[in-house]
Amino acid sequence: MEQNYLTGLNEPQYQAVTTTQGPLMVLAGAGSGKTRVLTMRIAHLITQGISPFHILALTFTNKAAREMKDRIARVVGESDAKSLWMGTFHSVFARILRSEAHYIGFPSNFTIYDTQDSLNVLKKVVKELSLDTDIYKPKKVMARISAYKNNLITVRSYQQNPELIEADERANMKHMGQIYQRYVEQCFKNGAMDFDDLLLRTNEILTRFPEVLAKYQDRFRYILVDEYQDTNHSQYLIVKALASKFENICVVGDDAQSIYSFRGANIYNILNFKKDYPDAVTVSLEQNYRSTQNIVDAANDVIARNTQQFKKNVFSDNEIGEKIKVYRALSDADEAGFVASNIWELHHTKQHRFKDFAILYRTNSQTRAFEDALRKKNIPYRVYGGLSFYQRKEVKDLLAYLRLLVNPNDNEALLRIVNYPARGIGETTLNKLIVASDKENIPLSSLLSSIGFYGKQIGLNSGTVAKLGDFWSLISAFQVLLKEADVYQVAMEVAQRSGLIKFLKDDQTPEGISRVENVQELLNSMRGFIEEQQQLEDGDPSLSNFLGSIALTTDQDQNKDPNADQVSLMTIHLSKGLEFPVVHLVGLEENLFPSFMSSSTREELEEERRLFYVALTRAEKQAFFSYAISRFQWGKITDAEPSRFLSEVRSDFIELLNPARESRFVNHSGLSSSLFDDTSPSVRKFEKKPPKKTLPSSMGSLEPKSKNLKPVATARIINPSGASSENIEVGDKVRHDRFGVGEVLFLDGTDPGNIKAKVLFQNEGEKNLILKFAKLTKL
DNA sequence: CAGGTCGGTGTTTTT
DNA sequence: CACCGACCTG
Repeated sequence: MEQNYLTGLNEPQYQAVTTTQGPLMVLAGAGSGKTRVLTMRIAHLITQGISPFHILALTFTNKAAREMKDRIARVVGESDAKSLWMGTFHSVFARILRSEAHYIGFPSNFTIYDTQDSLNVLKKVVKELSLDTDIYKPKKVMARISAYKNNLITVRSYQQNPELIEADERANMKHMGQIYQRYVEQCFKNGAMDFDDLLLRTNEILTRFPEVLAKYQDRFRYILVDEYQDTNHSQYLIVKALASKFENICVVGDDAQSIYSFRGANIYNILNFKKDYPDAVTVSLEQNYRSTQNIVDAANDVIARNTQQFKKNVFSDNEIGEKIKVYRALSDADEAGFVASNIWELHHTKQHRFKDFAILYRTNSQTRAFEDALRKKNIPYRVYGGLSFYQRKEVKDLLAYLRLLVNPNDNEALLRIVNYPARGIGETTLNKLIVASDKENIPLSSLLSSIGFYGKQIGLNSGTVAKLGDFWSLISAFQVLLKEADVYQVAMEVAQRSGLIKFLKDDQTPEGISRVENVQELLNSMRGFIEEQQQLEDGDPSLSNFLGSIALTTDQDQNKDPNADQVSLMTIHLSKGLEFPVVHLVGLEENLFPSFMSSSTREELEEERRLFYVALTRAEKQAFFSYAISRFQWGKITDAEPSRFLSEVRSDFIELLNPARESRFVNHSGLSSSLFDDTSPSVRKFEKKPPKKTLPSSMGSLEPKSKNLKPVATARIINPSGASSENIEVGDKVRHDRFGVGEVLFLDGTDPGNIKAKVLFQNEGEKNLILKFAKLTKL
């Protein structure tokens, strides 16, 4: 047990931990020991005699909750820590809804729809209402509905709100109300809640049933909310309602790190906390213990350009540290090659473990190039996020069977698997069933269970009736099995007897084999789940609980081999709250970061800038920036310009690894103290200038003469092994077309197509070259 | 009805 | 490029 948990806290940290009564806002700058404060605060509450039963802590990921719980357990002991309620908003309130959903007519076994499920429902609704699918694109419709829900606009309040209706009419979507209504009806009928419902329905119950509110108010006497800057209105109201009795509410956050407005996060929740709780104490944690001074100062430099924020003075007393190194790549592949080589080199020379490195990017689609490059060098890595395991088709298919067992009303699940694997139940048949189900108001599952009775009326022939009957007997058999066997056994049986496994095994392509493996892994994870639940006092190894937990389990939460020595690849969003000794922030290009989707308004740009701030402040010792001047994207090679954020970092903090021609001009132009151009017009100006003879940059020879970058790609394909530079070794004297004579200092890379050379030229200094492009001649 | 192919389309971030 | 849906063929 850690007895002296209060020692070693700085002044504001101490205050944040020990101010236990009344509202408290902790403004925690990046790397200021926020997690430690939260952990110790909870430990302190328990030590002060407050029952863990009365504490609710809402964290941003379930993993964060688990880790904090472990640390708390070390201070106050296992048993006390166990009964704490900690988790994400979604998982905590999903759990509460399981016991309270009956108030609003939902079964406690309600299904949680993920985005894909919701989109499928919406597609059907739009079709059913015979609306134009070009105007009512499912994703767009979904986004609007999500926005309504996150702002607690129910179907009814929508219909009573002329402003909203008008807004949708202006957007040429006057049927939004109808769609919304139908979507909510369908979800209700299916006994399903989408992600937003978990919050909206919680609010509904707390508002409509005072006795439920009172129960949870009395239970959660001490409430802590982490990452408060990223709460949405719905979450805000839940917290406010629960806290209104005791007002022991502690919110922790950093307005400079608010990066989730696209899912309704409202930065004003934190900016206006003082208005909600005039007596609130505010504590600011400003000392950054994580990063070097250079990193902190550079990050401050950038974030200072935002207008909407609290005044803060985040500083570091750590070493000044190395400058941020910037690599200008020719292409996405070149960028990835640089990052991989760099990691390899640092791994060898500086004794960094692979897990010390993170590669952070704006979009998931950027992963591929890095995966390729890391694989080539045999560097172990793990990609976080993206398509999660549970979203894979084959996994969702098996899960759909299981969902149907738990909740027979889940039509999404039913329709997904009724004819998968194929059993001769086609579209015509299903349409007849759906029409009948709607008309007679009989659930699909009931129609199927008595298909012998209904079949004829619906107009099905006897062959079809038999097929449907067989299908339902299969499902019924599984349901019977579910009563006596455990989750794993049931799933195993389902996988086999449904024909799913056999169907998948017939496909012997690599993809097919991997699908079988994924199903196998799902089955294994169920065994793990059962064991895990058996260890818990209040464990629940039911299928229902399994399905509920995986719907809200993110990639992050799956703690497979946390000690594995792997480079982490993830989006900046997912990196929030994490830290790494060495960070590569990649793809720093206009239209990628900041995203072209978020460059039109000041608010959007400020959020992108906060995202940049989050990314940079993940780094402890060293940060690398990189960008590519061309990128393979959407099936084409696209030109790119350096991100404006690069020019927002003062030149004092950065070092260009391979200065580009642009930077020379910028430096001479005196436009900015940055090493990068400040405004896009001048970038354009430089582009028009023919770079040729006056611009001896290391990459100069590779620059295509025109804006069309295809020659680069062609060169790679035609000459993958770099024919002319094959036998070059360290120490060799070489001649380069443009730079003249030099000596090879360093070679890097095992893959012949991607070897880099550092060459010291007599007149031009050190250059980094990719051998296959550089056409060096051995002298 | 099953399964394949073709072509159009959309591309940010996630619970 | 990757995904989806419409359409075509056996």
